[in-house]
Amino acid sequence: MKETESKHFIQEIVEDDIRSGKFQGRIHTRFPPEPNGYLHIGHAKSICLNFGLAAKYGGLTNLRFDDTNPVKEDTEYVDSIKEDVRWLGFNWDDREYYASDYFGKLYEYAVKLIEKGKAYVCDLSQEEMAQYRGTVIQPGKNSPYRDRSVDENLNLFQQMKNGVFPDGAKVLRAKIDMASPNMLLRDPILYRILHIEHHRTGNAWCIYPMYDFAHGQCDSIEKITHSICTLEFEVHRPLYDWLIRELEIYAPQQIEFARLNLTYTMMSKRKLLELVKGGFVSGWDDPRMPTICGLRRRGFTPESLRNFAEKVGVARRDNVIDISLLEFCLREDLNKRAMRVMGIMNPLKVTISNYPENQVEWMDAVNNPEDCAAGSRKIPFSKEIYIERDDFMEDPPKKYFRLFPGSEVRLRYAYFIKCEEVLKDPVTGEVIELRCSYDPASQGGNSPDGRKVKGTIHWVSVNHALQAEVRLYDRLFVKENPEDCEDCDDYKVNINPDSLKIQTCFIEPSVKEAAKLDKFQFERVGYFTVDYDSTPQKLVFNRTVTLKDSWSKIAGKD
RNA sequence: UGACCUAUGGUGUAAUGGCAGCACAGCAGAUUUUGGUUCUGUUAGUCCAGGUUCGAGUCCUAGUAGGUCAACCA
Repeated sequence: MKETESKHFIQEIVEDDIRSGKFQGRIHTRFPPEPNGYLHIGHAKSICLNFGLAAKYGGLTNLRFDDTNPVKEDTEYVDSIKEDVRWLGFNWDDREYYASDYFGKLYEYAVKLIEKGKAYVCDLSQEEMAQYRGTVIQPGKNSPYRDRSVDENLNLFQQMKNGVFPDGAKVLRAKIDMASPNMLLRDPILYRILHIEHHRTGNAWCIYPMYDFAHGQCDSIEKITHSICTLEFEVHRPLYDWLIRELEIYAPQQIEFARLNLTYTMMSKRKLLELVKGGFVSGWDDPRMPTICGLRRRGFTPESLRNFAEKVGVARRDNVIDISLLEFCLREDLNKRAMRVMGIMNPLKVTISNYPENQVEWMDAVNNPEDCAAGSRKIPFSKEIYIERDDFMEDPPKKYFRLFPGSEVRLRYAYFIKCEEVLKDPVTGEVIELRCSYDPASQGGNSPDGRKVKGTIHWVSVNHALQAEVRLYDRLFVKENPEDCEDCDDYKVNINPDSLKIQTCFIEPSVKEAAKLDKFQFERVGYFTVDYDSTPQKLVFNRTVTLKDSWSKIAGKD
C-alpha cells in the first residue's frame, strides 16, 4: 500500500540540493540535441529524464539546440526534433534556445579568457597538435605558441573572427596542463575557423566554438541547475568546471547517467544513417527504426514510451534493456486504448451449409473489453466467411481446441459452428474450403443448452470484408547485439531478412473510416496502426506488435 | 600501458551499516466469448580476496571484469 517510491540517484541529488538551498531551491534542466539527425529512443530517455525531473520538482526545462558545428546541421533536423519532443508530450513554452544565439556572448567569454592569460591562439596543424598532445600514457608537451602575449592573442583572435585566416590555420586553445592525465585538459581547442554558412547565423561568423566551450557556458547563461548528460561526457566535467570557474560565471552542476541500450537494436546515429542511405529501410521513419518518428509510425504511443523510460531506471552502470520490456509497455498501453476489430491474415473459406442463402445478420461486438466507454459496433455475418488458416488443422495435436474435422468452435460474437466436411484441391491436396453447420440457437455465441466449446475464433464475412495491405514488421536484427559478428566487422550481416512481410488481409467493414495512426487490436493477432500511406481506397496497416501467444509455446513443445 | 567510472537473479533497478525487494522475461495454475487481459503461485542474485564492525550488497585495501578518454564532432 504505502509503496515508498524508490528514487534514482539524480532525484536524490536534486532533493539534496533543494534541501540545502544550493540553487535557491530552483530546478532548471535542458534537453540539448545537436540538430544533425533524428531523435531515437535513447534520446527519449533523456527527454523524459530532463522534462520529468523538472516537472516533478516544480522546475522548468529548456529545449536548446547545440548548433555549434554548421558542417553537419540543418533546420530540417530542428523541425523534426521539435515535433518529436512535442509528440512525446513535453512542453518547453517559449524556452527554445540555440547555442548560436549566444555566439556573441561566447566570443566575449573567449576574450576574457585570453585577457586572463588562460587562452592562446595556436598555429599548430592538426597533425602537429596530435603529436604535441601525447597519449593516454605519455604526457604531451607545450605548443610553441603557448606563450604568446595577451595582446598578440587578442589581436590574432580578432583577426580569426574577421576572416583573415583560412580554415584550419589557427585555433584558440585553453591554457591548462599538457601533462594532465585527462586528455581533455591538455590545452583543449575552444574555437576553430570554419568558413561555412550556418543554418541560423548565416555568414555572420567564420569562427565557431567547440562543444566544450559552448555547452557549459550556455548552461550557465540559461541558469541551468542540473546539466544532465550521458556517461561519455564524464571526462569533460573537469573542463566544464574549469571554464566556468575561470570565467567567473554562474555554475550549473553536470551529472552523468548511463545511456539506453536495447537488445536487437542499434542506436548509433552513423549506422542508422547507413541503414537509410543503403536502402535497408525506407527512411528515418521506417517502422523498424528506433527513431521516435519510426516508433510513432510503427504505432507506439507517447504514453508507452514515457512509461518505458520510467521503468528502465536511471543509473551510472552500462545497461542493455531487454526489448521485451519495451513490448510489455507497448501492449500494456495499447490494451487499454485500442479498438478491437476482426481481421483475417491468411484466409480459409468456410461455407455454413445450413445458413440461409443471402441472409445477413449484424452481430453486436464489444469495441474494447477493457473500456466500457468504448461501446460496441455491428459486424455482418453471412453464409460465406473467412477464418484464419491457422485455426483449422486436419490432424491436430493434443490441446488444439480450434477447428478440425468434427469439432465445434465459437465464431466470436456469432454462432457455434461444427466442421462437417473438408474440401481439397484435387491436385495439390491443399485444403481450400470447409463446410460447416451452425447452431441457430447459439446466436451471439452461447448455447441455451449450456454446451461449452473450448475454442473461439475470429472471422469475417466474405462479401462484406474490406481488403487491406498489412505490413508485418519484425525486429531489424537477428542478434541481440547487432554489432556482434564473428569473423567480420559488419553489423549488416545481422540484418533480419524477414523484418518486413507485406500481405493482404480481410477485415471487417467498421475500419473503413480509420484515420492515420489510429490504433486497433486485430483480435487474436496483434496491434495494428494505420500507416501514412493508407487511403480510403487502399487501407494500409502496420503491425505494431503481436499479441502474446501462449499457444505457439505449447505447440512448439511437441 | 595511465587516469577516471562501474560491478545485486537471464535483463533492468531498489535496499543511504540492520529481514536482499520490485518490474520484465521464464515456469506452474485459476479465470476468460481474444490460447489476449486479469489473478495466484514459483524458479533465480550481492564479481573475488582480505580488513573495519555486534552486524557489510553498502565502508576501507588489493585483485578481476566491463566501460570512457589520445576529432579543429557533439
